[in-house]
Amino acid sequence: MGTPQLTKNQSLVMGALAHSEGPMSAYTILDKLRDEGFRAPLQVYRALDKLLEYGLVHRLESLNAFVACTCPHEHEHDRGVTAFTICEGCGQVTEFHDAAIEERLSALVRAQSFKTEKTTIEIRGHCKSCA
Amino acid sequence: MGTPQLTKNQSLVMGALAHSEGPMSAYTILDKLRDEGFRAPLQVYRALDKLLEYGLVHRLESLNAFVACTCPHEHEHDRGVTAFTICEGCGQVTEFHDAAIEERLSALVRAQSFKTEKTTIEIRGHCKSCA
DNA sequence: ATCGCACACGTTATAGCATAACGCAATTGA
DNA sequence: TCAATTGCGTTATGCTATAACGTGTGCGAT
Ligand SMILES: [Zn+2]
Ligand SMILES: [Zn+2]
Ligand SMILES: [Zn+2]
Ligand SMILES: [Zn+2]
Repeated sequence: MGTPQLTKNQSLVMGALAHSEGPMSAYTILDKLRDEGFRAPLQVYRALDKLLEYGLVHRLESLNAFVACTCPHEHEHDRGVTAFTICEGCGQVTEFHDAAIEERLSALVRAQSFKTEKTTIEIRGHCKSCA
Repeated sequence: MGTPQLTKNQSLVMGALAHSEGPMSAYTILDKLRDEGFRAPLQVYRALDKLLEYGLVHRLESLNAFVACTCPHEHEHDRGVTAFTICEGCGQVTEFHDAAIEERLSALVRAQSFKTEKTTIEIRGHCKSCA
């Protein structure tokens, strides 16, 4: 179960995100793809749904926006929970992973008998350049 | 610098959230407060802004919704980063705090020379009853 | 072959979340 | 008294996301 061949719309959305400096909202993506024939939000949202499912894209809940996954290797996501720093100054987003946090969260949540399906960790602040 | 006396609108919104079982969107709050004279979203959002500032309410980014803070004591928030479990089944939200995660996150972020302003941790899944 | 099904796609309309911009009133403090 | 601040009310608008409908294409089962 690797990543299936992307459809045309999925490729276009993936390309737009991959070549972008930072995160983009669905509507920003739509605007970037007007010249390629995109006319309606659903074209973007449907492609994003699949890209999220394949793990090629992440959603930033605190921004209502999307970023291409920056993991160098396929298995990077196995190294622990996914988290992001988001600079309020320049918009730069950095993805990172950590097993220690995953384990600690897992223990705390297990104590509640809670079954985790998706974990969101987003840190808003200022990057080195924007401090 | 404790919590100032709440205005009428702020009290009404706080009351609505405090007596609610789970999180509520701003528009749901608006509907609950129609009988008290609320007519427009801004009345809710302005009250929420203040309540968030005072730390009486938390915003759930992954739901675009708000919950009353459930900390038993004032200083509970000093015990570490704030996190939530959110049940997809019954909507139950549980707030908790942890110093170990705060320290670990802090270390990882410091390595990027990133200055944290606000940390969001939200765990979606199913609670014990809804498993 | 052709039927049925799954899936991607396109379009229109609608729902849900959040803020801009204006003006008024009450409070405060110089 | 005057200016600054804060809260409030209203109208309008913008941004984010999905519902509901129909089309076409590919592909395996009968
Ligand atoms: Zn990733
Ligand atoms: Zn920056
Ligand atoms: Zn709290
Ligand atoms: Zn539940």
